[in-house]
Amino acid sequence: MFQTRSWPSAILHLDADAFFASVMQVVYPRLKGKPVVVGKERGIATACSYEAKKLGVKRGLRITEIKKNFPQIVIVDSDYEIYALFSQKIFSILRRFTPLVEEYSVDEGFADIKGLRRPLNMGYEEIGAAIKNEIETSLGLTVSVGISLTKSLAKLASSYKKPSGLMVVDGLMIGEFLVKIPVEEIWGVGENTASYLQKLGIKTALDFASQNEEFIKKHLTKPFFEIWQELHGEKIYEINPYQKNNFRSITRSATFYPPTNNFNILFSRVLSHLEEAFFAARRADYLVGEIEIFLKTQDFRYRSKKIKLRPKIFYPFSIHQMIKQELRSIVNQREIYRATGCCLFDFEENHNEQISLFSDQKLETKVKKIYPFYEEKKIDFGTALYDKNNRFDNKKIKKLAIPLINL
DNA sequence: TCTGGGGTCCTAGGACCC
DNA sequence: TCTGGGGTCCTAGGACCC
Repeated sequence: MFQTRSWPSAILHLDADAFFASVMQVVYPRLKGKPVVVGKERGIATACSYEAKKLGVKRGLRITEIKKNFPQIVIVDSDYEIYALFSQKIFSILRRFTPLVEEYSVDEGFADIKGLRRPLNMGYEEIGAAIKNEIETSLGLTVSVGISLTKSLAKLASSYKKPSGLMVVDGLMIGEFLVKIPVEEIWGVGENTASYLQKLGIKTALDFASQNEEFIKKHLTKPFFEIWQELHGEKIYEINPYQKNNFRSITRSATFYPPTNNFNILFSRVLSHLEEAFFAARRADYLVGEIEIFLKTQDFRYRSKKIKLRPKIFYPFSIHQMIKQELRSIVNQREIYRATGCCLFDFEENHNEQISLFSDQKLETKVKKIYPFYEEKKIDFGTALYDKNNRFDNKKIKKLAIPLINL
């Protein structure tokens, strides 16, 4: 274990408290001081203000349950554009102190603050307090800050005194700090690993860190050896200061009600997810080389099929029929499904204009003409319009659909 | 917690080759 | 057709995160 008060590395972790709910309280002052739950449009609580948490509401709870049991709670839709705006402001404040900032998620980030004590003429604790104060006074949000030798330690430190906490863990304090942390709270240790470790007699983060290297390597995989080193104050995870605008995969999926095994309904849902996912891919200017379609059964098992696409494609119409066949191969009439989805992989920057989607040049021209309307959700594909009873929803079609065949 | 949606990374084991 | 041993590449699925 690390045994000195010196700082061979210094990492700050910053975590906004109840971010989505707090932003709503800043933007809509009538919500100030009230119990607020965000996530109305999704049907489950995405975030809860501290006032709501006090009443016993947690993330993931169904909105209908919350309405029934807590009529005093204000339930609002999420607004990701506003969250993104506040997120940018938080990170730009952090960047005033150092350019070595990693945007880990919309409400959470890391910064490498080593070497800043002299130029700022402050200790690490003062630096943390300055950043925290700057954000809180200019944005009206509270954040929790942790500072230690590594990302893993800093993250534990920031969550230790939430909300609005500031916690500094230097090398000499690591042991006394980790003894207070249950092993399942370590970043990267999930439910499965936690219960496995508990069977080995490891209950606290200190129990974990106190094992010798052989023990860790014998019982666990590489990621846990890295976590173990991080908890010792040995910096393994670097700060990644590059803006994240590239993806390895893009997923669109949704649960529906009632669950069904009706092929037409499943197919129409898969197709609309396919269109949505490709829309997101085009926004990033990606050609797509592989797709996976999947179904989730009523008892939470997955049925999926991966399909390679050569050449890689930018628009998905040309593969609708193939998707239909592949979906047939995974739908089992004896099973009932509660959700569908699709995931795209194997991307490539779309440098050159795609050659041709269709053997029929005229059809391609027509499709390109109407596609902007589709992207603005003004039109949809006919196949996406089957209703629950396996009939076309005629009203919806009249309102929305331009059947391709009539163009 | 009777279970929402969108991601990342790692590893075991099969396929294939020499 | 059966027999080794060893390497690489790829894929599915698990585990984890917010």
